[in-house]
Amino acid sequence: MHRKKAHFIKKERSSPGLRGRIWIDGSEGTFLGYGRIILLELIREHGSITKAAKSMEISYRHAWELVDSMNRQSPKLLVEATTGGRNGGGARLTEEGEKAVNLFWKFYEDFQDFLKHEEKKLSSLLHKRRVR
Amino acid sequence: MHRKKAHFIKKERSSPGLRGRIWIDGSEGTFLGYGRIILLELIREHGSITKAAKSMEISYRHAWELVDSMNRQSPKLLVEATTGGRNGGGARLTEEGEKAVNLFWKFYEDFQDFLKHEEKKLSSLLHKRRVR
DNA sequence: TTTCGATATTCCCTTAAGTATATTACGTTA
DNA sequence: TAACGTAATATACTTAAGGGAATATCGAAA
Repeated sequence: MHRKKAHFIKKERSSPGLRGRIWIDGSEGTFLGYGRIILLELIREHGSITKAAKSMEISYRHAWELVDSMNRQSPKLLVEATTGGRNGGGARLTEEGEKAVNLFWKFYEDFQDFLKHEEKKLSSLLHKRRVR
Repeated sequence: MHRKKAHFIKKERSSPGLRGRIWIDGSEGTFLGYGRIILLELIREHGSITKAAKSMEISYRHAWELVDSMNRQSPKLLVEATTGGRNGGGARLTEEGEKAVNLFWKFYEDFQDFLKHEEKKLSSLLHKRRVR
């Protein structure tokens, strides 16, 4: 699935309609959400938290905190990071990480369908601009 | 529907599971969301933005901004406010406001059902605490 | 015409989330 | 053992959302 820079969706300011977000809560609050999943995918793609963060245009600190949060809340690590070595280290997505990504996208697609479907019940309240 | 203090839901921190929010976007961004609907209901109940704000424990300023935002984005006013008079004035929910409330709760209930249903696909990733 | 309570509006403050930056730790390779 | 690039961690800065308080405005009723 081609999703380059798809995480900017959240900033594409709102044409009228039904919108929403879903996420998976864990023991400490948010476990998996849209941005976290994008981050996991970018870590898989780049093999590095640093590069993933840059390509997402978030700070390394923030990216690292997200990864740490996910790892802490998962029975098995989703991201394995190594420090030092050949190119200073790196990070890779584990099998469990792959599972997490796939599971979330499943939920996500179902949810998009749900929104599309429900949105048909709308229309009455929107439309027609009132001048004041 | 008895929903006293139901707006605290957002603060009830997260037992593991699938979670989400929905809202309706208008021309300027968010038009109707959970908190805004609660606010509308409390305005209907109290006949005043001030009292509604207090009972929701948000500032009058914030409440007023929300009401103004909703009114600006709706073809017809959702809240009619009068200033001055016997008791200083007040605010009431219009027919269109009622419609908005009802419509949102319809979406909301469908969404809760959706979440409950989808959550059954979960379980694999959660469970079992890993000590580190 | 004075009083009263709520709306309407402005200004300043606090707080939290995230950014920016710097430093240390690390381990392979040259 | 020096160099390199990344992880890991700490500290200070920035910014936006909302809170709190102050003030003006309004209109019915006493």
